[in-house]
Parts: sequence; structure tokens; C-alpha cells
Amino acid sequence: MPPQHKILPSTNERYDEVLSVAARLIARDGFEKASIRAIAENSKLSQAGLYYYFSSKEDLLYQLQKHTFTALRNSLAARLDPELSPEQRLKLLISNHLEFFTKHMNELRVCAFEFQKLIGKYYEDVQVIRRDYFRIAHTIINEILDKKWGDSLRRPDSRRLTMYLFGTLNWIHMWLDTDRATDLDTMAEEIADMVLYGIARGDTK
Amino acid sequence: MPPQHKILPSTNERYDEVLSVAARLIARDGFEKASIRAIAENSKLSQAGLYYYFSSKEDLLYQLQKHTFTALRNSLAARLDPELSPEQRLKLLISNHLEFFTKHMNELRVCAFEFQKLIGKYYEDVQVIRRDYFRIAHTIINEILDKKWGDSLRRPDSRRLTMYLFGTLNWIHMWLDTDRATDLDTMAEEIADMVLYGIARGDTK
DNA sequence: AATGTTACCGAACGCTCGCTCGGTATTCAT
DNA sequence: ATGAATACCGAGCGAGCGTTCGGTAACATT
Repeated sequence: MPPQHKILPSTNERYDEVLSVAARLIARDGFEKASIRAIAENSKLSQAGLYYYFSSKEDLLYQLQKHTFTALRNSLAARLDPELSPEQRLKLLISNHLEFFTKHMNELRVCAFEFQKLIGKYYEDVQVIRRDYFRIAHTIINEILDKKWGDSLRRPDSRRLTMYLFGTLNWIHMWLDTDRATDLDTMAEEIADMVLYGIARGDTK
Repeated sequence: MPPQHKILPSTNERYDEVLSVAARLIARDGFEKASIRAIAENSKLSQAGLYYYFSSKEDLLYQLQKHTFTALRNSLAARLDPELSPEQRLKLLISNHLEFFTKHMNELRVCAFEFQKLIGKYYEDVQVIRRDYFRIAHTIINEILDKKWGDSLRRPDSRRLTMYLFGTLNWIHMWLDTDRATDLDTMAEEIADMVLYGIARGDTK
């Protein structure tokens, strides 16, 4: 675990507000352009005051990503029932992801697009949770492939398929209008249907 | 068209080298962290010398994106044969995109992830080409949907489906190893098959 | 031979950045 | 009552940023 400036109780209003403000500004302006000064002002803190809660700007980004990604993974893990078919679990993963999107758009955006800005131990520590989330999806997709392809030589690569799905999910930040995010249930079904059954007629293949 | 510092002949070695170096550094470090100093040094130019070719850092990003995106769209347009079925045209779009990826990875990455850094007229000018590229994909997908869904109420939204596809394509920059990019043909087929026919058995739907 | 254009460069300006330092008011424990 | 911990703040440092300015050598034109 990377060095943390201070161990704080998780119920700290100021701390949470700073994270929320930082997520908003970093999501809008990018990590480099979102200055400590701007984050402090919008949190009603002085710049120096910020450093009571975070040891550096990178530490702030790290806390934000770790907190968000952990919440996303836990939200999924809590819902996944091993009794469900892999197809149903895939739909659940997608709708969980999109639901999380509506609730924590800024935070998720920062996780998706700024995670390469972390280096060294900060990076690796977040990467652990990231990989965990990936592994869940990867396992589901592998089970789906088992049913259709078995050990066939034409079986597609499950890791890449998982990446294709995450591409679709993460790219939503780039085009979906903040306010019009009402069709999330429809979208979750659309994406699941596309990945599972395709958009073209099966018999013309 | 945004103000251009200078109209230069397109066959200018120095100019091309600066664009190539800038693409490499911006792809690696991001637009803000890739400094004019670093770009100049790697181009064997002084900082001041750079401003002979570009009026500002934003102008440099604009030139890079416009040049790259135009080449991508033209490459696709030249290959698209209206005689082909929409399914075949979709495969062609995907393999053209991935082939362009292998040849101009840095440039494409900058187009995908830094296009929001342009503002005003710079942004809109690139957006025109971007939209053109989108429209081509959108049209193809609409034709595919026509065959399966017609006017059915359950027909999925073609714009969103197009965005899902671009998400998959653009996200490849985030995970594909530079050197190991040998399976591009396999990947193009994988993506096309996933989008067109899905990864699960059709009869268990 | 004189003039203009092209293709640069060294130096520096003004600004913003992340971060630190010394201090302070408030709360809490002894 | 006193000392320590908590939760900050004002001011400023040094570094790096994009950009500009005044110059200049090489070449082309007249």
C-alpha cells in the first residue's frame, strides 16, 4: 500500500467533499489542468489546507481512484449470484456498471481516463482492484464461450473480448450527455444483446 | 477553418518530423505534459524554431489531429465499395481502422484521447471530419439493422450501437501492447463477428 | 551588389504550478 | 490550568510552462 498522508475516519465530510470536487474538476479539465488551487477553492479550503488531507496531488488522484474502483467492484460482487447463467451475469455486470455510471459519473470517468497518470506503487495498488474487476468479467465471458465454442480452434480470445466490452463501457463517458442519461436500462440491454447475440441476422452468416 | 500560422507545402520534412515527434510525446505523456521544449528538442529544433511552423501549441495539436483524421477517413472512403454487403463493409471499416492503428498508432491515439483539448474553431473544424467518419459507420450499421429488425419497435438505436463499436475500437489504445500488435487481422474478425453475430449461442436466447 | 525571403536560434518575460513553512484558533486530555 | 493534538490559513519559493523578441546566416531575386 502506498504511503498515505494520514489515516482518516471514513466519515469525514471535508475529506469526502474534496474528493467529490476533485472528481468533478479532473473529469472536466483533466488531471494536469485541474489545479490544486481550483480544487481547494471549490472545496472552500486554502491550498495549504488541502495538504492536511492529501500528501500530494498524486495522492489525491490515488485516493479518488481507489475509493471509486473499490466501490464499483464491491457493488458488482454483492449482486453476482453464482446460480445465474453466465449470460444473465454478463447482463448484470453491464447494468451494474451503467448504474454506477449514473451515480458517480465524474469519479468513474477519472478512473477510466486518468489511471495512467499514477505511477509506481500508486499505480500498482489501483491496478490490483482493476484486475479483479476485469477477472470477474473475463470469467463470465469464458463461460459463455465454453457453451458455444468448447475447445474449437475458431474460439475467439476471451481476454480480448473482455477488453472489447470494457471499451464500449468506458467510451460512454465520451459521448453520453450528462443530463439525458435516462435510457441506461435500455442501453444495458442493447449492449448485452449486441455482445451476446450480435446485431445482424444469424442465418445470413 | 481556424487561422493557420503559415501555409506550407505538404512535402516538408521538418514539418512532418515535428508532427511525428509531437504525436509520440503527446501519446505517451498527454497533451499538457508533453512540453514545447521536449517536442522541440526531439525534433532538433529550438523552442522558438517550432513557432515558425506552428502558431501555438494548440495549433500543433489541431494540425496533427486534422491531418491524421483526414487520412483515416480517406483511407476508408477509398476502400468502401457500394457493391459490398453492409456486413462486408462493416468488416472493412474495422480492418481499415486496425490497419491504420498499426501504421499511425501515436497519431490515432492523440485523435482518440486528446480531441477534447481543442476548443472553439479548432474543435469544430476537426469535428467535421470526425462526424463524417462516424456517419459512414452509422449508415452501415443502419443498413444491417434494416435487414434484421425493419421497423420493429425492438430495433436498437443505431447511433448508440455505432458509439459502442467506436468504444471498442478506440479503447484498444489502452491495452494493446505496441510490439505485439501482430494479430490485427484476427482481431478485426473477432470484433466484426462479435458485433454482427455475438459471442453466445443464438438458440439459447 | 543590394534587397528580400526563408529558416531558424538565444535569451528572456510573465505566468501558473505543486508544494512548504511558520503560524493560529479551537478542542480535548490530564 | 496546561500541554498536546486537530484543523486549518497567508505568504511565498522554485521550477517549469507557453510564448515573444531581436537577431542572423543562407539562399533567391532583382
